[in-house]
Amino acid sequence: MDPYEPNQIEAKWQAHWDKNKTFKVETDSSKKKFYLLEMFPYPSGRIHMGHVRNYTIGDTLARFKRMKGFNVIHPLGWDAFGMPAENAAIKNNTHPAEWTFENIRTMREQIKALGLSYDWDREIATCHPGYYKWNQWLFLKFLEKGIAYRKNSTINWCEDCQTVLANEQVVDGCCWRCDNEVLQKQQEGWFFKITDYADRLLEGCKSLSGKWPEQVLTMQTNWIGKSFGAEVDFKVNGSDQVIKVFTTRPDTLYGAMFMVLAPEHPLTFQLSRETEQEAAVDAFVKKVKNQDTIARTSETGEKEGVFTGAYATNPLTGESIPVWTANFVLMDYGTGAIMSVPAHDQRDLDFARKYNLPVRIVIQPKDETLDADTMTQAFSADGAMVHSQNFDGLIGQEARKKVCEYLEKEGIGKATVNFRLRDWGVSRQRYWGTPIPVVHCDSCGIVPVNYDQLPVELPLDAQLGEKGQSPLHTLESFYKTDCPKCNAPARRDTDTLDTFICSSWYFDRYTSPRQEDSPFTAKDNGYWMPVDQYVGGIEHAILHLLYSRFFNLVLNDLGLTQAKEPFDHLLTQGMVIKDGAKMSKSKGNVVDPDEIIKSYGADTARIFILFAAPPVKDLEWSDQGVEGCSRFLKRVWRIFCEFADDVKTATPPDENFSTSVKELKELRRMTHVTIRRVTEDIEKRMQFNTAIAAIMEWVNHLYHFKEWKEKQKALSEPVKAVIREAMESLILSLSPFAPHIAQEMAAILNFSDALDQEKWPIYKEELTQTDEILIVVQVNGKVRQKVQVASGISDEDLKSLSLSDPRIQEWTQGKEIKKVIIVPKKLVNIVVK
RNA sequence: GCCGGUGUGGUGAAAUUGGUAUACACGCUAGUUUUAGGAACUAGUGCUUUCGGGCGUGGGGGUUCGAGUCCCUCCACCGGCACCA
Repeated sequence: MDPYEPNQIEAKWQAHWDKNKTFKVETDSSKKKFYLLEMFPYPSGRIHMGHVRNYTIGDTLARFKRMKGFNVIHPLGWDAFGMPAENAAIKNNTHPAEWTFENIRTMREQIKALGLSYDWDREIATCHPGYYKWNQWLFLKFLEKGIAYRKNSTINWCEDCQTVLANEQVVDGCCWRCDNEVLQKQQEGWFFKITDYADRLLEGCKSLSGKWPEQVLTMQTNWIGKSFGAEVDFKVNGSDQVIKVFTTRPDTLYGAMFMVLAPEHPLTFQLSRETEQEAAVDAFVKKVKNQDTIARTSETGEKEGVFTGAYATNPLTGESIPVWTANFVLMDYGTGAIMSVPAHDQRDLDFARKYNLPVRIVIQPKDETLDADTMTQAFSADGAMVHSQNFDGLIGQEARKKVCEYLEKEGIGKATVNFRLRDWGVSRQRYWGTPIPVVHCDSCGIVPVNYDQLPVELPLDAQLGEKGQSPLHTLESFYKTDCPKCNAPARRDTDTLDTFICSSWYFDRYTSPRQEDSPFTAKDNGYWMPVDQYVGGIEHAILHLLYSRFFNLVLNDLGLTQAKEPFDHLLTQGMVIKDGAKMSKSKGNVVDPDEIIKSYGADTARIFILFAAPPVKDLEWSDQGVEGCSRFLKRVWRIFCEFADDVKTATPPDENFSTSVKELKELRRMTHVTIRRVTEDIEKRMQFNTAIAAIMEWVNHLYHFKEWKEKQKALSEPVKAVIREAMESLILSLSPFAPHIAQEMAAILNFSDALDQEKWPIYKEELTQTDEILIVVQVNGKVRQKVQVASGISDEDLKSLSLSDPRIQEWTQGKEIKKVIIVPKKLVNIVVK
């Protein structure tokens, strides 16, 4: 018997797969397709355990689906633009391109060493002109459709990264990448109108329910933040200006005692001119602008404001109310102005108390009386309207509807919806990204580059600035061009596109990865899309997954794609942790995948990662656990070698096979039960840990069977047939998890040289049955006896058998039997008193 | 504060439809084998016990013949959102 030598076996089969392009697939409408995708990696240098987990989960599913007869597309590529390349280039005095391609080479080798079943002919790198050309092409389409537009606005600026960030990329007021504080700046740039798609993105969330993790859908729903309410116009006294506010509580309109404008609101400046408040307002606005973002937007931040000197009229009461400006009102939500109803909104109440503004109760709670003079907690739940003239008595939804109808009739407002979602800012003042394909012309303005001039290539001879400033802004050979319209000298846009654009449609490109005249063909895309199963980390719950859904909708509208959603099913895997913390260099708890593969082999690494925890949960790394999985594969190998010679020429039992030998029946039962368990665990539950546990139990059983086998003088044909069936099934059911060892065993048995083309084993229901079953007998819900009975036993027989059991009688003696509950094939519960 | 998730042996975890709680693995204990160590194999391993049993899934309560699973309530931890009008 040869010892199990994973490194040798794995290198052999990996070379075989590579050479034969085993996992290459083609569009073929006669076959059922399955698109399995893992989130493509950023080529940061070396793979880490998070990658290993991600790809192992995906690969297991891909291999399983292939054996289930699907035409499985399983591609991999590189999210290759982005800042780390620039930082590393400055640090190591190299070029981002060189650094990136070197990393790709390293990581590709590491990934191949895991034995992942990728179609490498579809590999893409987003920094390749063949890819980013289509980013530019799509940008121009977006521009034509009015989805890409330019505006001057307050943007998030990261000083450290020297670039603008999208709202989604600001986490707790800090940069998502470098954790530095984000500043607010006025700057012009390109935006994508994702807000136009807010409703459709929201509807999509509903359709994905049950197929995506609820958590992700909730996060996206909250991020989009749709709220229903009303827009109401308040006339400014002594002026024809109108302050428009958004409120979700039009039923509290009679309680609006003052108004508050955002400091950035144009009326804040205008209304305070030539009043005694002018100087105070200017000072306040200046102060707020200098306040940092975190303090400004945190709930604990002190609410501060000043009176603008102006008054407006409450359109329903006709009263004059003061107009204030305050730091807690944000310019980019709603209209940048609010009506304040202190009795029914906590912020307004806090503010009113601080500045001695009046409070009026206009909503009456059911079983509570409110006192406007002393209340410290605003009543913000629904209740009956009071002090509201004709509306008195109306409650909640109904009340809001009636008020809106009235506002509309009077022409002073209307029911409306408002979103929290902002448009996506896509300009980046960086070098290592997709050049934006437009030209700025003094006479023609913004002019798109002609399609036949694409790609606008990123110059590779650029010298990076010391502090990371993009060289494009000063590189004459790049920016100097002629206007495509009037031919006058003009300047290219020197910003690059947010790298999230690359990842928003890369899954579409995989369907036609080398297409030269379009981003992808309708035929390929129509066949392969949507992605049937997407696997990745939850950290992209909003960013990448929302952007991709948005892109897909725009591509739908452009007639380029058909799939309503890009990712039909999503699995978000948990983190890999060690000693209770996420693996990180700073914590010194990193386990290098290469070393694990070197000492145990890829199959062991794969089995451990799948066995230690279900995919959605965090996985605690354990060296002893790895050791255990290695032991398991050695056990598999040994028991296989034990039987291999006996069954090299045998064939599994046919339809007419039957045996009365107990051990053979039991082995067949184990075989078929295990196939059922493994199939259902993968297919229905995506729980690989229990699937592997089932195989382990089966292997343990094979060791018991071996003891029986060794006692036989010679092996009869039926014995060989049953063992052969077990060995073939073991190979097949193990192959998605540990493909190399499975393939090696298959070859030794002359069973198969290409397990990916073999059919997944099918269990026979009748073979999973036992002749005898174990019945639990309870008295008053407590287990008192266990009995072996024939599996066909009738309820009546089971009942009398249980009642006459001596041990049961000890518990029922002298007691009245109230009821006997029988759960077929499982349990009897005797209720006594 | 709001929303979501999690809580089961010494450890990672099972329990799929309300029906034997702790499968599988790690660790530990003992045995076989071995010059020894390691490896391998076998058996055992929730707590407690007067050996009948009793207790046990974060705490308390409820529904039920029967609850890890359903309901209420509280606690702890994790994640998301957080002045969003």
